[in-house]
Amino acid sequence: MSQLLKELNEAQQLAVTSSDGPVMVIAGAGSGKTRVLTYRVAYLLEQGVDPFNILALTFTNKAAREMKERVIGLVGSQEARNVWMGTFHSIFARILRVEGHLLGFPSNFTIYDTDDSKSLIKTILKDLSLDPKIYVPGAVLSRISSAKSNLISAEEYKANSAIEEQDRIANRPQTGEIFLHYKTRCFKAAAMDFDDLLFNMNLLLRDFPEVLFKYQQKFRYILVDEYQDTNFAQYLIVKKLAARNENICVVGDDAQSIYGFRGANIQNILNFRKDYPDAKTFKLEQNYRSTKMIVNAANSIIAKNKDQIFKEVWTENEEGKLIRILKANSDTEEGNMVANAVFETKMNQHCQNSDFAILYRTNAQSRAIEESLRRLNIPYRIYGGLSFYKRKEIKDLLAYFRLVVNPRDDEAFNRIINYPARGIGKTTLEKIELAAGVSGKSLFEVASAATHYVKGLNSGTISKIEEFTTMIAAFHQQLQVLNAYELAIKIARNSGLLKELAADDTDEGQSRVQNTEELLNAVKDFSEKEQTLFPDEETGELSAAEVTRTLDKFMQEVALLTDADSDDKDDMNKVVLMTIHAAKGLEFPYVFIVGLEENLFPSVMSLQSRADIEEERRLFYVALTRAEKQVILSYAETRYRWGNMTMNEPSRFLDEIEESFIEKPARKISSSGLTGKSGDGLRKESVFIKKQLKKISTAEGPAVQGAETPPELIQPGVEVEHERFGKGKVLSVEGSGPNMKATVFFAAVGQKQLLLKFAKLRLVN
DNA sequence: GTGTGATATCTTTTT
DNA sequence: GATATCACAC
Repeated sequence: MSQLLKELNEAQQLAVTSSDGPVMVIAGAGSGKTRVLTYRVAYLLEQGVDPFNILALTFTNKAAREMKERVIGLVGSQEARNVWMGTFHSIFARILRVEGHLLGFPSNFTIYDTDDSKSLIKTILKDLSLDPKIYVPGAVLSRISSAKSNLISAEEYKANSAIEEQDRIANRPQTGEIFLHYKTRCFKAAAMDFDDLLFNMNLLLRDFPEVLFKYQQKFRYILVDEYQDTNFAQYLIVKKLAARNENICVVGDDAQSIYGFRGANIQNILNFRKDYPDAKTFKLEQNYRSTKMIVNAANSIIAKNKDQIFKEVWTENEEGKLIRILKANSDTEEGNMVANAVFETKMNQHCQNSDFAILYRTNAQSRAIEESLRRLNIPYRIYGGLSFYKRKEIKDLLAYFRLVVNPRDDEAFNRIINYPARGIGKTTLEKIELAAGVSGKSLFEVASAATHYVKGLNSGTISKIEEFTTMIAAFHQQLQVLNAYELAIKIARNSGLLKELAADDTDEGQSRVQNTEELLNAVKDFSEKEQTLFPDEETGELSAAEVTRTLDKFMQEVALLTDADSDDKDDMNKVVLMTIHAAKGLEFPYVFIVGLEENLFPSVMSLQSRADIEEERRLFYVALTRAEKQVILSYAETRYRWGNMTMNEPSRFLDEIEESFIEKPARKISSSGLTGKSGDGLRKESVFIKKQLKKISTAEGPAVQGAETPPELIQPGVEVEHERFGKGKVLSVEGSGPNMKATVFFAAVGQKQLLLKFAKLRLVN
């Protein structure tokens, strides 16, 4: 270890070796934060601390995995595997599986994801006869979620007049009622959502002193990564667990706090020294990742924020290249410019595809970029977006697993009761729902004794329901008999799911089959993994108890996985596309940040308050500091958003970068000699171009060859041409604005109704 | 009860 | 342009 300590600078060494007492490490971007955390764990182990006494909490699975791997690299897997290292959610889920019975939860409780939660809220709205247009499920859920993040229970929420007032103003006075129902329903279904994992963990520590004591004893050393992103619920759990030994080390960077929308409270890190007056604070300010250019440009940005802990990030790295700004006139062109730049850089600098990352504010932006990369045959890989576990076919199969593991899981029941179609439709389901509400039983329970609970079913329907419930019950009985894979494959076959998927021989259908197979393979891997020794919770001792790798164990592991970054070998050398949020903690030689436009980045949603704008700015800071060698920024003056073309001004963040770090914009588009002079020229120039564009579209309009005709010019009687349907004559036009439609008679295909927004019609002479 | 097509709404960001 | 929901025909 003494050898290893040499690999650290002075501040890092101190942060690693101050093992006892509270420690806060303020780690600037690229200053070796993960390194400090991993070395600290290794150091503790070397000092003779038992791995079972160490708890290391991270935010993402990715971060947890990386930390684990690095610790293994330092001390070997023998020691490292027994350290409790994982995300807040996964660690607390693990504890709740053991202790949850105290709160009335079985150990096989289900974890609801956001979709489950939303669909549950929809059901509740139906029960309460509330309008889902007013009580938008997503909005209601986020209200409930932020209450729970702040440890406000459903009962407290309902009783709180200030909250009630807010909900009344928001025109959703019944939110408290929904919250109560939601809570009750989850409990009945033996389910917890993401926030419940934190909320219930707090209940456990608050109401059961012996449990608190036990885990205080156990976790003698606690480390928290990304402390600036903790919400109140997380903060309090950590505080309670650490209260006894106060061997707590938090690492974070207030400048990189980007999860405020999820309830993260930047004050948690700003107040650390108030919570622990004798805390030692270390600042890591030397950046080892990026060039001087990047570090300084990023500093010039973050300096605009008011709320922050003072620090000065610096680097000894080379000067580096100026930041480039690419200006495109459309999102398509932006994609092309970025793809071309990747291509050229690859040629000139002889680097790998994996040296490039393209970062954006919203997932929706990936499409244009993808198309351009494909055109140039540049392999890429997308993180997030529609991740593996969010795909329909995967969720379907998992829903079967879920119901088999926990028959009370109503959301799983709803999902699969009639998929594949087995003649149990809406009306039948409503009857079951109703009976379940009356009897207080779960849907599955009611369905299992349908004749007893549900009135007015015909015999055909009853036998269909019975067939389904006996099938699930049979699977359930084999849960502890078969290993995970044996049971999983049985479920996939006997349920008819595989047959259903195989019947679809389109490309998409085939890929669904492949995805399902991939999931089954993952179950297989899990089943065949060497028997891990499970530690005894009381003593931390490894017991060699026979643990079959059963399906419920698999579901516990898989429940909190969201990204399927299965680190495939053939996935390695690819350009990476992801949101900036997803990029946190990662680094790449070349980083593109695209879509730097007002209303996109910073997002429209953030323009209201200073605090939100500051969060967007921190997000930009995070994006910039992912880069090692060079940053390329881009924006498009027009972009398709929700089906419509929109005009955009360049982002204010472009103006905020000190000019001396920016390569002078290449002359483009405007031939009139009005290209940006300097300083705020960017903004002015774009206004000018906007005017020009407007002029062109109204004055010359339809004369532009090959271009789409503005909908206003489509009138009854005129001849038009459609991309696919060919020439035709407009019969009638109705509606206005984005809803304008036309009835057209095409020579080739006959009469069609077209939504002009999409139809791309052209006038023919 | 099922399947098809029109239609409304949608977009932050994640465990 | 995609996806959840709705209306309508079988």
